[in-house]
Amino acid sequence: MKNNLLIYNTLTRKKEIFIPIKASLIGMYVCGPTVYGDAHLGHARPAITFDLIFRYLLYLGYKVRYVRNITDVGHLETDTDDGEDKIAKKARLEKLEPMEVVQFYTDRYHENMNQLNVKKPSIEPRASGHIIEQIEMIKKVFAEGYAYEVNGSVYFDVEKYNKTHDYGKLSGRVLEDLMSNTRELEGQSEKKNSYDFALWKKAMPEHIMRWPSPWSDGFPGWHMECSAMGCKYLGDRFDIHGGGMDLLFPHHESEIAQSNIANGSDPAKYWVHNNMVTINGQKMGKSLNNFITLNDFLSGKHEALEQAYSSMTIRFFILQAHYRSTLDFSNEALIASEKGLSKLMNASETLQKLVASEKSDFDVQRLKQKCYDGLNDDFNSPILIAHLFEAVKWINSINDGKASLLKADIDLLKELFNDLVFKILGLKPEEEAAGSDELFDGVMNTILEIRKEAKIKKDWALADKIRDKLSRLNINVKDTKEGVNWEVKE
RNA sequence: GGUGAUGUGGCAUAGUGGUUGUGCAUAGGAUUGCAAAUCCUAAAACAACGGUUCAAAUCCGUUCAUCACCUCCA
Repeated sequence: MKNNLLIYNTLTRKKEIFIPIKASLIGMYVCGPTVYGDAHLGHARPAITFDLIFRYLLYLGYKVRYVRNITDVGHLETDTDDGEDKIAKKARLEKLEPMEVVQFYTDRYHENMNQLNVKKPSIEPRASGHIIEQIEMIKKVFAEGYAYEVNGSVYFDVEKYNKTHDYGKLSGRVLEDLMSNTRELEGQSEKKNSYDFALWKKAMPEHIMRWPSPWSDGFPGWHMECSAMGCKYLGDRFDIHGGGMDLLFPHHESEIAQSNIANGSDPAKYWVHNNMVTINGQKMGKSLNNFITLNDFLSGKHEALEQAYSSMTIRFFILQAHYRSTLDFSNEALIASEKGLSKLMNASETLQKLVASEKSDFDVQRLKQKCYDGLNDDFNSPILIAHLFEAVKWINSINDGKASLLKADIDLLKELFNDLVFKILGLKPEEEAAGSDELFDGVMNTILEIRKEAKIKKDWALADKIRDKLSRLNINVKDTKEGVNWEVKE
């Protein structure tokens, strides 16, 4: 199964057979969040996309070192002389220590990731903890002659690089086009060319995040951290480098350039980019101010939300689209995911108590093959989910006594659900909202006992009244063959 | 302007040169005291126009529309 895995490589714009650089250990680096605000739905996309990839690689038996950074310095507000560090700006506004802001939002990010059942990366390095590594890398670029210093700031000489390398090979840019089409920005006088990018920026007096360097007190340029930390933990060349499509240019393109000069090779073999979440057809993003935070989803308190959505609904919603497609947010779509997920989870429970028969009406082995074929085809989770719903239908049919499966097939189906639904897709049953305490259970049992007596007396009015009133309290009562069932709705 | 995508039933999302699929929504039926859940059935799409082909929604071309990146953004 291992050798069937196809991964779409942005670098070649093709699906390629996944062949690890080293047989024993896979290195994967993913650009993590800049922690100056709460994570929104857009942040959930790469986290879940690469969580799926991480989980599947682990399932296939690979050892994986997964590095996802925390950007807590370095991303400039603008690429101009008066550019200011995002974290610092936020800190100034809130009159906090920058690291206080970083700590606060990092904790909240971790909480959100935990709610989404996103596995922790193997290493989660912080840019601020790797200033020395970044400075050392800049020195190397200098030593190779591809950096120049102006007024304490250091820039990468893209034009020189492009003479021997291909600047633009990842994003499909052509340098001549960049030259003529780059927007006019003020304060770029320091750079030889507008497309040169900063390796180190001298801090202005108002900058509160600053470190000493051979060139000035300042801070590293915005692409440096990923190169330095990726190299430190995964080596000069590792297997997978991931991130959002919006990071393709200039971020990843520039990473390739500086890594080639400093380390002599492209940093990654496979470049994997997830697409955007859209809202009304437009990218959900900070700058457009059209984002909905994950905490908003969980609470339902946002004007665009008709209701609250569980973290698993969000995860399922994201997994129902292929990671390279855009995914459009709407309440209707999320409600559809919520119901679909609930159907899948119920079937998974039903599966556990299925009774075996003398014959099998379904080909479970074939289903298994189709599921893994989907995963192996560039992590196609939506097709995998579509196949799983086929199994859901089977399970319910068997439960209804309308079809049957051999014990071996039921066991295989159980294994499939365990592996695919829980281990690989990373879904988990919704937590019981309430009702897990004895008192509540006792009260419910009492009420339902009264209802049962009413039903025996054919007092439908009373029985229905109890059910309706409970329903208004978000408690669903269902009569089944085995007796009465109840659950608390979200 | 440059680069790269995308346009699939009411919504969201897959897939494929010939019979399309999944979830939600809709209609009818089964089941149920009635519901819920479940099952069965149904209707309904492949942006437009050309071309290649025995056959195209799938390949090619043109057009239209939308989006992303080119400035921080997942």
